[in-house]
Amino acid sequence: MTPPPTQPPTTANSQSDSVAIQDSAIFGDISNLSPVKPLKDALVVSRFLELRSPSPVFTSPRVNKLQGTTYLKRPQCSQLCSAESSQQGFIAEEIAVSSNEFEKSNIQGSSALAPVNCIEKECINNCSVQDQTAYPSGHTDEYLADAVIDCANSTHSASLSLIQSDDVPQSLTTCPDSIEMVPERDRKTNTGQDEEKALDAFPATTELAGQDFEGKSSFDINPIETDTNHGVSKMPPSVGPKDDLSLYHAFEKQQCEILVAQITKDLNCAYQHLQSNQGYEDCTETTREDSNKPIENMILHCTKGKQDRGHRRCLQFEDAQLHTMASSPGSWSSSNIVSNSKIPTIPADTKVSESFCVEVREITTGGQQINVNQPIISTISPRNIGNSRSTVPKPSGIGLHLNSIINAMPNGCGAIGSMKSAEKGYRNLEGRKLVPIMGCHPPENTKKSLVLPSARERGSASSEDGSYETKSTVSANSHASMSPQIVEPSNDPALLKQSEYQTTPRDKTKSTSVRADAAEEYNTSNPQKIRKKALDANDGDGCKRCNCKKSRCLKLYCDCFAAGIYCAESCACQDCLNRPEYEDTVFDTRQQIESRNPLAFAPKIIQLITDSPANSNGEDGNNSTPSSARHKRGCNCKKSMCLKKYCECYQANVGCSNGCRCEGCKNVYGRKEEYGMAKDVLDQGLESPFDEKLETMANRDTLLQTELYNPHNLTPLTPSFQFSDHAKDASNSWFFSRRCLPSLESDLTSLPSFGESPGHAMLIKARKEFKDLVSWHQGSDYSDTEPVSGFSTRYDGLTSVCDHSTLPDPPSTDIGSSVSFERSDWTTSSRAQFCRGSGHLSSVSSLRWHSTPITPVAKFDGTKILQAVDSDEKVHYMLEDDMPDILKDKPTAIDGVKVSSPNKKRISPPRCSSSSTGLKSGRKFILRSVPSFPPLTPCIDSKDSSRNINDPRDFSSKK
DNA sequence: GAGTTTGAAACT
DNA sequence: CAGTTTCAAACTC
Repeated sequence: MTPPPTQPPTTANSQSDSVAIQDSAIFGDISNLSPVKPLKDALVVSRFLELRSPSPVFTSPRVNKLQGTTYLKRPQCSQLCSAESSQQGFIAEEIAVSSNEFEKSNIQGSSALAPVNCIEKECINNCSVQDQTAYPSGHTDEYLADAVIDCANSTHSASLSLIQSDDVPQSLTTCPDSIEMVPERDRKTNTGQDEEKALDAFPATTELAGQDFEGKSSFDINPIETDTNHGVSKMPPSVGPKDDLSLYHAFEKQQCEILVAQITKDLNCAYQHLQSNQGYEDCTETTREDSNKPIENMILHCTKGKQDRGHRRCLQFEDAQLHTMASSPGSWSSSNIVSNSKIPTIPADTKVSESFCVEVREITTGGQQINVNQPIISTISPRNIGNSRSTVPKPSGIGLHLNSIINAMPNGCGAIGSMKSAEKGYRNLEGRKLVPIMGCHPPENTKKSLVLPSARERGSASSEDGSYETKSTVSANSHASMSPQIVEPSNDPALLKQSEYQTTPRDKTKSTSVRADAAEEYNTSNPQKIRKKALDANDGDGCKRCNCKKSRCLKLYCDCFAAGIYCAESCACQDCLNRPEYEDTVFDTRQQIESRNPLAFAPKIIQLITDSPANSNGEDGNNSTPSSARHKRGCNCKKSMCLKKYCECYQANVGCSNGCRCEGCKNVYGRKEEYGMAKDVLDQGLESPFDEKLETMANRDTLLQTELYNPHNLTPLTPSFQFSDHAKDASNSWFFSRRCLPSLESDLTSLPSFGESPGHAMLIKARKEFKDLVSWHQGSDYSDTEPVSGFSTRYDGLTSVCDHSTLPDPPSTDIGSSVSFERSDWTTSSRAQFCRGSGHLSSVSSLRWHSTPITPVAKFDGTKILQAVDSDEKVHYMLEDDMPDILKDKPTAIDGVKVSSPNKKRISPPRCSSSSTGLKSGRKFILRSVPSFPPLTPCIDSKDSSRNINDPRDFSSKK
């Protein structure tokens, strides 16, 4: 039970984390290789995944094993195996130790090494030999090649890999499929722990190992092996579990030394290192396992002989694939994992996929596993993605992750945000149609043009379908996890349709004519049915779908267009041009509209919240007291008395304001007159010495308005602060800022930082722009009185945000990811279309980080009203987003907040958040985020981040 | 499902 | 800016 004396300090760490150990074992080897060749990376990744999944199961045992010296185990293990393994393991250890530095030099270095070390410690068993055999370590090239080949057989290899993996036992437990793949013999060995069997197998393995070395490695390993074999043969009897440890140890040492000497001579350091690592890995695994399991592993290798190698390689490869997925730009792996865990259905035909999924689930479940991911991610290079379709399929591709994330992001909307592909544009990510809590048309929109950026990147068409579904499911799952509210209509035929539709249209490469036809078909086919469907959907989901007949969905009449999103399949519109295929048209039209009215796509509702948030919310329903939320422009109702949805104020669940020109207003959420009174109250409050805060709040109103204008990412209107700070696009930042307006306190606190913030200049600029905006909106109630100073306060907050933005890794947080993700959705869709990236609040990105903490509550309901809650809770200002719910991020965290907008009608114009560029970064986010919060992770992507900034329109359109 | 009502958007 | 027309959602039957 005592830990082996030889254990290096480094190993200790790895050991602590059982998962890490496992991963490391395999991973380490691969990682080492990876630097040399890309394939390796993939391998490493995949392997890593496999290991992880099992890790949770074995955690305790492994740890024990690891900690426990080989000695302890030996007794347990079958004699032969233990003896030999111990020897080789020992040797391996030394080699590994010597090679450690060498490994460090490698890119992957530490991660790989750590595992290796751990393994070394653990490894006492002969497994090392087998491993070596399994991995013709000597020839990385071969190995890689094999791996590649195996990829073709992905399914098979995968299953095998799972089984054979070091963690095999775990994998077996987890993955039935994999178990099936395992030969009966293996099973027998597994079930039966008979020493005899083990012994029989063992010799075979040793021989095989020897052959392997001879055959594949030019190195003189033979002598060593011979020795080992010899030793092994001898050892078993001598080394029995009962043997004196000291003697045994000494014996090992001798042999080890001999072996080491020979090996060192012949082997290249790198080569040695690799072998040792693999060997260790296997050994560790076997050693960890009860004698039975190790034996199994050995048997597998032995029985299969070289073929096993292939399998193993394949296995590794698959593992690698899995890992790859994880590592893939998406790094998604993490996200995928999360999503997958919940994914109900896996498209995959292949068993492998299933098994993979299973493992993934486990992984997700395991708390530690997450941690493991991170390291992996770091080690893995994104490029892996490209690997093969085989890899892509199931788990995922980036696309999946993205989707999932995206979907997740919109919590409310579930739908997809449209994402702008990194390259061009904008594609909608498909999200699954989650039913948004609030009314979100966005979801609908999202459907339409969902294109997985990743999918493209991946380039594997085959995978698309599967990936697509997976995505959707994942996203849905993620959503579910995140917010119960979201419902996934996985069965929804519309979705299916979408998928089909999307698949084709996704590629812009397609001839436009084809797209157009498809679109037309789509549009024209059974418009009634569609319409009805849409209507139904609205009822059920609360999501809106347009039904435009004459406007071609290129006017503000169209809710989708107004929201800055593409029409979805579910829409019943006719001759719709608001589709990705007509991106240019949409964009142009949008520009025209903005040219006429820069605020056309700006959010319409702003909210000022007072102490009682409940009241303030338009949602309250009641609203005897005029809620702070108000329609930007106000309604013009004459007959409906603001008691029907004809009234935009009512629709948005906000009270009417002075800006309204309604007649006979009876708005339940607040009458026009009442609003005036309320406003007066506020003013009084301001006057009272009571607080500057109140004043600032008032000012905020102004700010809010300004923001309103900004709100859309899409719209250029909003004064964008382009914060270069972050790569993140302004939209994101904007979004955050909007949603989470910094509380007064926050603002105050932030003030100091203001000057220093990198975006300071930007802020100033922004202020200026805000001013302009305000003036622009004079009509609105808010604008009039508010002194400019308001801006300053707000900006201060922003500033602070900016400072935050500077933070090295903003997106890592779940929230952030989620937010970003939503944005991305939006972005995709809108960006191309609508989003202009405004970086409005450069701070945005930073805001998002800070904002969360700062603003306790953000309501992103469909209502479109944004609340900013001060820590004090005294006053809250909310910005309303006109942005579609989807667009609005509902950070999962926020989900708690009720989102529904009764109207379901277009709430706000989409914000452009994500930019294609963000994808990469977003992926990063995902990876990071995943570990911390699996559910949230999906969000990911910050892809949006950059796009707004670049968008010139923002400013131009404003004026 | 068809028709009406309503008010925003678009146009002049 | 005001008035008119167009449009699509909301609503009614």
